[in-house]
Amino acid sequence: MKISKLVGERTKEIPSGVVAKSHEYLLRAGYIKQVCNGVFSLLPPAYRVQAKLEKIIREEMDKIGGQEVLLPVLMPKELWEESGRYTSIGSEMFRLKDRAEHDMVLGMTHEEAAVHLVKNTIKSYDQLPFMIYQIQTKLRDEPRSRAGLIRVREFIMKDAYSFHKDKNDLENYYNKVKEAYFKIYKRMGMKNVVSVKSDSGMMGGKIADEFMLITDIGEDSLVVCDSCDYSANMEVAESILDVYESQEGQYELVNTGESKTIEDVCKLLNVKPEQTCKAVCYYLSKSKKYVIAFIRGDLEVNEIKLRNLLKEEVVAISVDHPKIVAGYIGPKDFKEDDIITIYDISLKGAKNLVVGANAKPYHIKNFSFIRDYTPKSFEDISKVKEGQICKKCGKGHLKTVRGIEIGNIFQLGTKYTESMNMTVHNENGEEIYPIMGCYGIGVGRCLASIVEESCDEKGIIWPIQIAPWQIYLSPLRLDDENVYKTSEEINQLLETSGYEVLYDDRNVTAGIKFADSELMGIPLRVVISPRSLQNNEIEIVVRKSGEKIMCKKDELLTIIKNLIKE
RNA sequence: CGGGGUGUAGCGCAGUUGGUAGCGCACGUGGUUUGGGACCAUGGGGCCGGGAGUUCGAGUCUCUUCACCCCGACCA
Repeated sequence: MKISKLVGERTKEIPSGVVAKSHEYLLRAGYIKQVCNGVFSLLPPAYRVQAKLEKIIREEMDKIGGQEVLLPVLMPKELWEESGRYTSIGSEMFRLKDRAEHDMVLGMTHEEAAVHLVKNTIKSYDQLPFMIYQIQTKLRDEPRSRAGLIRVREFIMKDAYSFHKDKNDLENYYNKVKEAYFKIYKRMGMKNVVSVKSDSGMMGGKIADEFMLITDIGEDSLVVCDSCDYSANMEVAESILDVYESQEGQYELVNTGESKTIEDVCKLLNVKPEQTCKAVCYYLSKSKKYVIAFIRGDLEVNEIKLRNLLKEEVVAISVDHPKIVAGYIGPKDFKEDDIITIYDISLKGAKNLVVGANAKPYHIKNFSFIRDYTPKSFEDISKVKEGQICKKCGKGHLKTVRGIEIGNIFQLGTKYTESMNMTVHNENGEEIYPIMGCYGIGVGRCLASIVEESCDEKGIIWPIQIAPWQIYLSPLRLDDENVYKTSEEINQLLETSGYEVLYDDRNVTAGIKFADSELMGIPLRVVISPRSLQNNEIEIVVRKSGEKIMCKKDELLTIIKNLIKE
């Protein structure tokens, strides 16, 4: 490929409004162009990388028995009504009407379409298990897309759906997919990938893992143990809570004036936040109820845990309920029908707390649960804090890191086969609903994530197996006849030897060529110049290490072959 | 959806109390250069995001609308 004909341009200027390295470099190196918020076109270099990522995914999915299919992007409302998701999913789904005024949706995920495809053709347990997958466009009307290709509204995704006769079979296959995923990311050249336990969100089902690339610009908070292999998304992470033991003191009402926040109260009464109990208020807009979540003062409420506990969306609010005294809320049995109280396990057995007295301007000192009030139950609704003890191994300390979600796997159960009435006969002739798993990888997000992980101050550093071109052929002084002839010859030689070559045929200065090759991240640069040709030599520069190798023309192929092997 | 910010040439930006638009990069042409983003000369390129208003006159002031970016809410 001649660079003079390559569409797209490379630029020195940093585009305005970029926060992620991958966003900056992909724009500057001519890989992507934004069309509107969260929608990008891919230029030839990016498309070449994507094709290679897809090839890796195909090979690994095929190895675990996947069958590639293509499900539609455009689907009728009725298909989504079968599963109930036409109404349960909100404005994140693109909806439109066809010319006959029929309601249609654009695919954001394809469980319905997958079940629709196989439900009448699979009739016996004998045909299970099987897995179908596709690599195709997904459309999601994200509330906020950001950071270039990291979070977008239209993207290519590999999604796979497996069907099983029982739970055991699903679990076996689930682990197989998990292994395949780690292989895929490794082959793509990603290093810092972990799988974490996660919330299953809109997909339904109980068990779910997310694959995360650890990076500071990641959108998810992850909790990892420093001594065992425990890792979980902050959304679902659990820990062992430290308990503050002390002698029970005298219950005492104190006037705290205008001190409402934990911070103010702690200062006034000279106690630590962990010796207090705070109340956080939420509202359930569906069932129109207030929720008061009590939790130890130094901890935060994990709203995902709270949502899963209440089985309804929760919205944090500042209360305006006549029975709730904002700023002075304390543990108490609210008898109102529209108030729900939840007590976090951090309060279980807690003694000598400072709590609100449910009356302005008072708090209570030396409040002890059990002695002074016993809630019906204690639930885990707290966010894990750095330094807490790991629940799995009981000794490691938990730390938090950030990650980009580059894939996920779910044990769906029978949510879709049941709602869409897909049955097969089992060994005993009974009709059963197959158990499903589903498995996703965001291809575009992988591309951006790889850049995020593999770059330096000069630009991208592509792992060679997915680089758009392996070799950047950079003649200096094309007006020199010897340079021109040699370059054409080398280009021929490399291409006929099966290498992908980006040939910089422009008559520009060395600085521009070098900078472009580095910005674009091409793994090897072959420089042909009058200077080196004087000694009959050609220069090879390795992008990653900066290492320079001088060689004779006839050694070139061997050296490149060895470099690529490494 | 809440808070903040920005819209002027392909990109990055300047434009004072209102007086009819500029710089750098990129691009075309001619020349000199040539191993880390060269130089000289010259040329082309603009509905100043859209609409309405104030004014003799609006890139600049007012209102309105749209788009984009950032933080949050949200997110398989």
